[in-house]
Amino acid sequence: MPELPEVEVVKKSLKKTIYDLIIKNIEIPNKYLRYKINESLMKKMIKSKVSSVERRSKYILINLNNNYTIMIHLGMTGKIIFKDAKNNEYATSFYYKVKNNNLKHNHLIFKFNDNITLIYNDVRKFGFIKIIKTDEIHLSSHLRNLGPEPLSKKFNFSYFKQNVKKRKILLKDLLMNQKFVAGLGNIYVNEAIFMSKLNPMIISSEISNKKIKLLISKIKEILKKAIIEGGSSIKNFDNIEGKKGNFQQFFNVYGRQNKNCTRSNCKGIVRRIRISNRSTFFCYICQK
DNA sequence: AGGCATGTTACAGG
DNA sequence: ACCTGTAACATGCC
Repeated sequence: MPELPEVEVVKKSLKKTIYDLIIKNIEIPNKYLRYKINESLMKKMIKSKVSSVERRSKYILINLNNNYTIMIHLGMTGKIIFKDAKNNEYATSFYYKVKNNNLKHNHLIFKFNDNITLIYNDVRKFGFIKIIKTDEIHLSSHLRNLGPEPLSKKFNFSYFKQNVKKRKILLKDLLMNQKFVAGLGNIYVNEAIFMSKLNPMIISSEISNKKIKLLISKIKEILKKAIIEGGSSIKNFDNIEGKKGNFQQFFNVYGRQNKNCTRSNCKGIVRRIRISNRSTFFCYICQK
């Protein structure tokens, strides 16, 4: 899926588009997503107003004025499509170039006042949409075990030190672990480790203090940069303004197996290995 | 044709 | 009860 930056961009788009609007109708062409949609509960959201939109990790939270929250997770291929009154369409994320019509992947349709339509579209159906009582959201199974947000002050040097003590976990696995830090995925983990000149296979407790500080600042830097770029880890990404994200140019190590290391003055070649069954890219020359 | 894919989680075993 | 590794989920691209 979309990782933290993409979800943040979607959240911002939602905020701009549906804040203060009233749900006029809900259609459910397919309720079999990761979790079966509770149709009657979903329909009870009709006539409610969007009071705020938040993000926690990779989860989007649309709070309604009826004390319920619509939780959306985009899985790997979920996207949100907006249609305005003039029927202009904007996709917020886009993994596959869908050649023919992609209507068959439209699973849930919200119609708001002002003729605004919001469609949840998901090729692989790994994502989900759930209705949860707003005051129970942070106790829900999805959110209650999550670590700190990587862009928060809680994610700092002493937190890192505290949590790697006596652990034999590999650096890559540590950053992928949502209990340690919430919202990073395979792409930005690869990028942040590359930027820090660390080897993804290093044992986390053996990283020097200096490198830990560098790593933390690089994680924050790449996420912020990606958010500003408009959420880049998506092929053909379009945000609400219709501006294209740029999948190919943005990354310095992800997906670059057998290509030259992008670090200036480094003659290394990017290798691809698997760590915990996930593709891991690194330059064996400059990432020690 | 077979391998691969940005995520999460249920399960088994330790 | 915790941690860890594996497989599964569904679909389409290369």
